[in-house]
Amino acid sequence: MPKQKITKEEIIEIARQVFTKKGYHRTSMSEIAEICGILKGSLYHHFRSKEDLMTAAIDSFHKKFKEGAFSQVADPGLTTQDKLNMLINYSEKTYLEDEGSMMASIVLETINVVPGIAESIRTFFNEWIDNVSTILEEVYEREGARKIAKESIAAIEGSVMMMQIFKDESFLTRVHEGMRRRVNEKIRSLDLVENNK
Amino acid sequence: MPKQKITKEEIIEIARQVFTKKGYHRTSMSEIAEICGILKGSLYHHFRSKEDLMTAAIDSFHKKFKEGAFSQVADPGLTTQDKLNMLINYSEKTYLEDEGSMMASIVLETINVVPGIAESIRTFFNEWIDNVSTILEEVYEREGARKIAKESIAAIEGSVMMMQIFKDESFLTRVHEGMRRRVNEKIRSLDLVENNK
Amino acid sequence: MPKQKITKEEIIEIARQVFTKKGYHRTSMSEIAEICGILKGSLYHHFRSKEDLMTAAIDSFHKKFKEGAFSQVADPGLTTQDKLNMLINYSEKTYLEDEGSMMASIVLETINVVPGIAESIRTFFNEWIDNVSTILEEVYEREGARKIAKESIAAIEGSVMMMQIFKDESFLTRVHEGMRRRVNEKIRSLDLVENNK
Amino acid sequence: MPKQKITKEEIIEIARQVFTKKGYHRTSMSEIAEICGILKGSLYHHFRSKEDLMTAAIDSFHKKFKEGAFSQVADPGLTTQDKLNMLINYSEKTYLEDEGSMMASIVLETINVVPGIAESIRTFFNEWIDNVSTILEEVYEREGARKIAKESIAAIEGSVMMMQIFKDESFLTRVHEGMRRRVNEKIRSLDLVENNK
DNA sequence: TATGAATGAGTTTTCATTCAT
DNA sequence: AATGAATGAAAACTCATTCAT
Repeated sequence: MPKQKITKEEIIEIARQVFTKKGYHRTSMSEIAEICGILKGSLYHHFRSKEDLMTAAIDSFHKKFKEGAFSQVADPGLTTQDKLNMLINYSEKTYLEDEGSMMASIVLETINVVPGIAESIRTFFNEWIDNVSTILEEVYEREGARKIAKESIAAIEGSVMMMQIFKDESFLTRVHEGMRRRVNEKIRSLDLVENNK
Repeated sequence: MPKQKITKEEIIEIARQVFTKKGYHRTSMSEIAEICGILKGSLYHHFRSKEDLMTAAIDSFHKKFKEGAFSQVADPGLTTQDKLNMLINYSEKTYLEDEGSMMASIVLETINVVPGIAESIRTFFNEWIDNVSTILEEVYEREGARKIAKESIAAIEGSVMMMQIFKDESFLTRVHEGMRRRVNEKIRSLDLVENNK
Repeated sequence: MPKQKITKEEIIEIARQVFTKKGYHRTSMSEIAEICGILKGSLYHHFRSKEDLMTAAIDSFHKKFKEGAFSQVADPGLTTQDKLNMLINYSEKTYLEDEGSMMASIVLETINVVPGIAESIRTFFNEWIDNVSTILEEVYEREGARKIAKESIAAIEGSVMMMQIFKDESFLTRVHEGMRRRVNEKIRSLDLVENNK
Repeated sequence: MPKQKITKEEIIEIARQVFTKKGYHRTSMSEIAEICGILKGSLYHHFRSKEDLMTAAIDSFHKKFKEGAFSQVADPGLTTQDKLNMLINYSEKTYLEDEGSMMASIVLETINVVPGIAESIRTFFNEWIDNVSTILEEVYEREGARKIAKESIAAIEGSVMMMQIFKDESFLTRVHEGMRRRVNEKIRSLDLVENNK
């Protein structure tokens, strides 16, 4: 009696959430299946393996991030500050909703152990760095922009971790504030130079 | 063969390294035992459970950090910059040698899943924050010092994570540079104010 | 090989027999699995834990006793003696076939050690006492009936134990005879009183 | 530094109590050692094996019973009732203090599994039966006396079990009362016959 | 005698995965 | 597609026992 009880996308979304909360190894396939309302065996109709499911979860996260944020970085109608705010707001919303970072959880558990996944994660972070960098290049020179982008994203991931330890969201919000302030100041100083001419 | 093959301290040190590299759940007791050159059952002579062993590893890490770095923060013979450098050098050395942060790995794997450990981790980070804060209070007011301390430590942990993803140590060294520069600039600005009086 | 090799009921029946013969702690899950012709891991598909399996065995024993004996105690077509005989025959058959009492084994091994089980066992014995009591109330007053019921069931369990020690079934059969005789005499004495009126 | 911390007799007494409470398999050598205040390894100086320790516990129980009760059955200065009372009081005290019967616990756990022990237990019960029988022969004929003795001891063991299930000592005390009453009535009836001559 | 480290076989339990229906 | 029984390898943990000091 084959009747679709749940779509592949819904399973991925559930898996993403559980992986984020409990980590890769502490999450069992039967647990995901149970939350999905199907049986363990049925999961294997959609995904060949747990690794496959996790890769799908990473890709889906990446895709959502792309559509929700990265895609708008090229928008010529937005100011530098608008674009940065948009990116920051998107990631803040995501990390607060998920109460953690799936990428961070999975990286540390799998990086030395499940090599196939490392690449997906690297791809995601590279693209994030590229996007922040692109925005920053509007006010910084190329090298500096990239450095700040890397630094900022590392700071975000670190603060998400601290947020989990201390159950205190201000770690994350403060990093984001710092990023905004830094760029605002830079822009003001550039404007000053401009006006002084 | 009853005679002591390995000390409790040596076991803890090995466990700490393996936990850091492979994460908590991917590390099995038999694996640790094997590296120690003893049998799985013998591990349980020294530690009642895996959680117990990990707690010992965390505490040992904490203790080493305390002895190697925190203890010198109160030294009146050192300048603010010396103390900060000392702390930074110690953590940089530790994280580069271990090729990662045990605390970060364990936090993300266990925080929502093995509650007993959360407290040990919180204690460590609180103490670290306190020590950086104490140093910074020499040049910042209290509230600001604490904020910067929290921000810095979050940034360090985040950069250690990125370091593992990209196999690129510059994430970590650059955060440390940033911390040094920031404080140096602050001190210079304070000196300027002093001299202008 | 996915298809059903053995039903849950069959597993319970096997477990019941093995638990009765070897006791709870001397019986391992792999042993039960082996007799069932499945793997240890497959047992856990049907039962969450050893305790769960044992509870199922107790409940199944209880249910059989209920269906085979307790259910007929309310039958108005039977004389007091018939009902008592029916109950006695049923328990005698059960205990001789099993060569022991699962309840007794499990009680003594688990009562101070696996608290979850105590309740199931208490429930069974309470119901047994109630049933014997109900029959006896036809010839004794309420209080006395209950006392004799408790005494009799204790005597049965003790005799099953002695039966195992001495490999001598007469311990059990003699207790049953004693119960029958006692009631018969009582009835005769009541009839005498009746006739003398 | 060999200094006697605890005597062999004290260890046996402790083992006897723990075996009674928790059963044979649920009692570990380290647990007994811990209560004794010595280390597990040291237990093996006194006893070659767990089975050896348990056999010692059984023998010690048997010996105490012998000295405390059986030895007085031959006392010509006591009446039948006195002797029976003495035996009953002794066993009642023992079973209530121990909150259970070691023999019963161990029988059911080991009878089909550790054959060496079965013999010790049979010997104890045989001797107990013999002693009760000897007393009863003063008022019953030989065969009848033995039957009642067996019946009574089975009833005692069963009631000790029920006492553990229901945490209700009256199971045991009532069996003992029943034994006393039965013999008193028999004696009274014999006296009647005597007087009627 | 007592210690305590080590053993090794055993226990319960978990879990990703397979597959016939 | 979904089921659910079965697998088998591996996990954490237990414990009676040994033995050099």
